[in-house]
Amino acid sequence: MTKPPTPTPTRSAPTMNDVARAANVSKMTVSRALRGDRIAPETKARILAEIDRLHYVPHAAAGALASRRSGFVAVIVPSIDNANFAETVRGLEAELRAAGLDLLLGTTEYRIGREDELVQTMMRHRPEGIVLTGGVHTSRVADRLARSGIPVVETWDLPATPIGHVVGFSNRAAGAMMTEHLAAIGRRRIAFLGGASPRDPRGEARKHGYLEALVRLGLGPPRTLRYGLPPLSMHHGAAGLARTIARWPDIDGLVCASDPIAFGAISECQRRRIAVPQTIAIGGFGDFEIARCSHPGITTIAVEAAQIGQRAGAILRTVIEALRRGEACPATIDETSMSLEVRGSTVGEREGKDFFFGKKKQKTF
Amino acid sequence: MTKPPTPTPTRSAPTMNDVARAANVSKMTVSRALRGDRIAPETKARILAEIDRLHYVPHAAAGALASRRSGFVAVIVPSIDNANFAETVRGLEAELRAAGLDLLLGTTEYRIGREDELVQTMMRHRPEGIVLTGGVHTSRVADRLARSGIPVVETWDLPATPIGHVVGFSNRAAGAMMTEHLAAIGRRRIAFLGGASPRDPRGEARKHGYLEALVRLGLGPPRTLRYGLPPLSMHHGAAGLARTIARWPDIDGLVCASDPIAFGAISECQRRRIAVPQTIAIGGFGDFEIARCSHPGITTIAVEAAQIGQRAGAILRTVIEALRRGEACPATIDETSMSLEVRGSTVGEREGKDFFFGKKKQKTF
DNA sequence: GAGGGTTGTGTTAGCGGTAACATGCTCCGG
DNA sequence: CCGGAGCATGTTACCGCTAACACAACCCTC
Repeated sequence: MTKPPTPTPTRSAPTMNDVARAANVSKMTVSRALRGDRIAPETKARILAEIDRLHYVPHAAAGALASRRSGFVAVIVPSIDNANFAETVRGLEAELRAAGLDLLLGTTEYRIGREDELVQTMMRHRPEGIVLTGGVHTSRVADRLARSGIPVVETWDLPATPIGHVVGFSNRAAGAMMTEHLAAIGRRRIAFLGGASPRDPRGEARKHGYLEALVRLGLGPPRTLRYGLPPLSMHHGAAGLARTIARWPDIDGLVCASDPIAFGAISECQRRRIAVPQTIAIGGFGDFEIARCSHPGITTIAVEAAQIGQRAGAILRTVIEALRRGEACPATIDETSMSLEVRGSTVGEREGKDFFFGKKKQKTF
Repeated sequence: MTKPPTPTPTRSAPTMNDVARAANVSKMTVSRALRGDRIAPETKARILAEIDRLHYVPHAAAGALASRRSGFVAVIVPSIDNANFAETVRGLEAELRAAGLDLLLGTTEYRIGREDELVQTMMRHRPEGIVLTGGVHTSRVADRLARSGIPVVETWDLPATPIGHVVGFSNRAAGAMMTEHLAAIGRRRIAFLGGASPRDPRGEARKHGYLEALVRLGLGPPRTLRYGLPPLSMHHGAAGLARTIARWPDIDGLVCASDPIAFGAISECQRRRIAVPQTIAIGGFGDFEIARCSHPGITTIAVEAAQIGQRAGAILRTVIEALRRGEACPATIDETSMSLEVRGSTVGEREGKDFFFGKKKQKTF
């Protein structure tokens, strides 16, 4: 007996050929039905019915191979566990899914070198675009990307020498803006917490903004210390405040590299019965939910995290489409806005929600 | 004149064939060099040198097509912007990257039906495994997965009728545990905040645990209200507390479906000069950083978020490898542990860090 | 030194789609 | 009633890689 033509009928997934046979058309027609090419409505209906009946699912890798379009966009963020980046990824995903593009997500965990590995790994999937966080990359990454010719969008910063497109804002300006706010409300001995590691170039940039503002405002020597490795978070804020105070007991203002850090610092103040903002006014960055919901609210710099993602996605859509048609696109620089949100951690006493820790005013309720 | 054999030398990415030619071997030998098959050391060295020189990057889609192994694992979580899930994804990623598997991440944003869409979309990439959050899925999803034969791991819960493997814990037990803790410290009028939407089955399960515990403890009628749509967060906690108090002004305990909710509730208490924990003891869930860093600390149920991911990854590694060898694997149920972390929001007065809001004890420091 | 295993490499035939061109058909104006 | 345009569909030739088998050279062992 000869073996049957189908050795093991292990009912593996149906292919486009199966659908074609069932609908009595050629493979190509099925392909056209799926991708919206011109096709007779009734043929299309018949094909779609068969697809449904057979539970056919197109094989993305095969399509990618044949069409030379992976349908992927690679995104690299320092951490997923950060409301800001999560928002950006969400905005990006929404924009890209609408264009039929899938996200390939990678996190560096703030480790230098990890980005390089990730880029290399992801290149194997031939992404049609890459979204990076920040403007600081190893030269190997820049090389690889340049060689590949893949459109690149850098986000969350305004790099001096961009690789490709940019959607972001000046972290330096953010650090300066908060420092100036504290000065404007009369603070003179302002410290900075965070941004002490090259692993987090954006945090460092905010610190530079603070340093520059100090000079500009004539506020004397900087008060910063090296403490902690990214991701800096609440407990770093608490411990960092303790160290800062130990070193400069007289500070009356504190700029933090992020809201979680600021929250930690404020909590530590509460524990130590230090009045915020009376004794120390504290500002953060990012407008995290905690900045709005904690008590007192945290004065912060709000940035459009979701929009950064959405716009990066929009740029990529345009560029990828142009590239598919063989056209080139000029590099875009899209500066997103940021705004100072003044809350209780720098300006106390706001009607109905004032809060003086450790003191008074047992307002009845 | 005849056209040259290479029409447009647009230096497109080199292929394995280019490497093979350059190293004077066959394509197959290059493939072997890359995947660790037996090969003469010097041949391998020569090939790797050429790969480096030519900047060759393997084409994942082509490999996947030929080998019938995508190298992908699909992960679906409700939201990426949640420290718990982010931790799980991180644990999973670490485990899988080590096995050469790439993550395909999708978020449902707590929308029913989104999971179904995502599964369908992701199936096009023929993932070798799927990690789901929770044990509640539409029948279409279950169908699709069953038909595909892809190994499935459900996480963050203990489904009554699992699809495949399980790594999780009982959210019901978690809700009960916190309720029992509040009862144990003398609370009798305990409310629950959260878990009011079928969009978040795990939150609902915690609420059920609360309800069961109430009955078991003889603590009278439940105090819960429908409020908010997932993801419930800090501001829902604040507003939810307000509503709960309006309805049941005499509560002395509050179980929240998550730490952020609890934090919002506590903040609202502070705003209203309600002493926590004296007047109302408040518990959360998840052991988020804010539970450790806020003031007072939040009593919570700690779960091993990262471990859930890590173990799900380990299971998949095993199962996928077995499957590649043609073996089958029995379904695993891996119950992860959880523990009650008692902090200031339910039990005040802990040496050195006590905090009675609005009252006394200006301990000098 | 013949038989049988190992080792290193090459050959062949796809994997499941799509680009590009080919084909038959209908419809139209002149 | 013919030429040519436009439409719906089919044919062919890959995309870049790997499974499976083929094969030659070498190593044993008896």
